[in-house]
Amino acid sequence: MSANPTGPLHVGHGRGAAMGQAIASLLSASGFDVSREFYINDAGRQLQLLGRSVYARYREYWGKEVAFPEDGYHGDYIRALAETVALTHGQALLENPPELAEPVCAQVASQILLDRIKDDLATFGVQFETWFSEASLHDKGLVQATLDELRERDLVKEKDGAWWFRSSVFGDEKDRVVKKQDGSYTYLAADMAYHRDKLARKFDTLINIWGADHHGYIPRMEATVQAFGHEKESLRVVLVQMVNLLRGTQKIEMSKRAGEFVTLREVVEEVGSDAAKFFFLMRRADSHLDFDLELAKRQSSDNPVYYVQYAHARLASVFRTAHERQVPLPSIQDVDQTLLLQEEELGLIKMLAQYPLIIEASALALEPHRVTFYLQELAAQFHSYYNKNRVLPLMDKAVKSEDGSQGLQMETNEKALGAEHLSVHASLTPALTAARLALLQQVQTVLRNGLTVLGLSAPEKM
RNA sequence: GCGCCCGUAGCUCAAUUGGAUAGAGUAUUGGACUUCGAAUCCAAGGGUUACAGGUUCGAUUCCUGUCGGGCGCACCA
Repeated sequence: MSANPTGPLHVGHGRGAAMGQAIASLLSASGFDVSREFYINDAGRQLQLLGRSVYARYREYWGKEVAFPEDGYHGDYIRALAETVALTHGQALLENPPELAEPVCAQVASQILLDRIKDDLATFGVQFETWFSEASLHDKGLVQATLDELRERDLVKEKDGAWWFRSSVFGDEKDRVVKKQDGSYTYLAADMAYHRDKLARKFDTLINIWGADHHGYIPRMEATVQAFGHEKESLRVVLVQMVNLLRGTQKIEMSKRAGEFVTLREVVEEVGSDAAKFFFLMRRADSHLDFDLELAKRQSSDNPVYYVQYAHARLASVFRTAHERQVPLPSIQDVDQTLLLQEEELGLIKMLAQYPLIIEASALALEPHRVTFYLQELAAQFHSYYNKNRVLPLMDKAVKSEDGSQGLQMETNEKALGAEHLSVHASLTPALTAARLALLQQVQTVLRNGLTVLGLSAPEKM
């Protein structure tokens, strides 16, 4: 994934991050060798704008006249950044012309913001092997080198004083400017250099996670990988649609221009990273997501996150109880599996058998939501089964009668119990308990693996 | 105007990539705790898969058109 280090990560970035990390771990669970990379957009116009915005607030801080840039960043965090610059540089920058002062501001500000982005992602539980700087491509002359290489092969041409990438050769609707008349590069040029670099690192497939509003950019990047002699299919783009934040039925309005948007950090602080991730992954990437903050933090039945985690915790509790009562926890090889004859038991077994297929299909399709659906279904089947069937034997009278009064109570209770309960009790042999415990351990393992692959915790207690 | 994505139960979404009677959650209504976790379970109602054609033994899925929604269409990123 990528982001401009010009502001905090917002919920849209969060969805992308959750999606990217889930896809990455699904692929590695399926046997692929995966590397996660964050592309830092620390070059170009947006950064310039950041510098200009911070410099304006900096002048304001020292009581100077300012005309705040029309298209600048308006968020409150810009003032905070300006204060930091004021503390480290004092009034020194006031003496410099904007052309010198603004890049300094941009440099300081983007470094702080990048650190915060890294921190936010770490808190969210998303890791990257590589942080790739766009500016480093420019510094090393790789952008120009990329264009030169393509120019030699007649895939870049000069026209009207600008350089054009002949993407239409590969099916794009028209050619694209990569080097402007003023000699500076477009974003596309840097992106081409970046993809060239990645391809040179021998990845078979490049998977980009993009906001859905960038879909028009896909043909350009497909043309790029083809220009470097790779199949169009070696690039796969996952488009992530917008997140609609709700509080109950109330929509939370966001305006990036005015600097009013809900940050990823705020959401994670409010609902927790498990709930946030699960909600981000619950829907297909290319459908709009309604994210209800109230629902996400509600610890009740209608919250799908807790539903799945509860199943895991409930199982943990069963095994704890078994341990307390000194009922052994057998492994699946040591029990008589033919005792598991009930429809629900066979259903659970079939469901467990599907797990590897779900993981693989979900990985290949780059669709983590399939796993969230699967986990909800497995949890549902477990809850249903467990509600109907006893696993551990009822407390023995001998054990109970250590406490005299309770022993008496038990006796009257048994009479009060219906015939059905008695028959269930009677048929619950130690061998059946063992078989069911073994099955349930498999269920717990799959729940845990599924939660883990999505980046969620599998709690022992809740 | 051109291009991409989408349209499935009141609402939010699934549907093993073309397979059997289209499934979940939520909401509504009614029921189940003195025992292994009720953050749970059971039951009921709810559908012309936007519409119209076409391909196929078979279509929510593929093709064409219409309507409706979202997003793109920079020498911005």
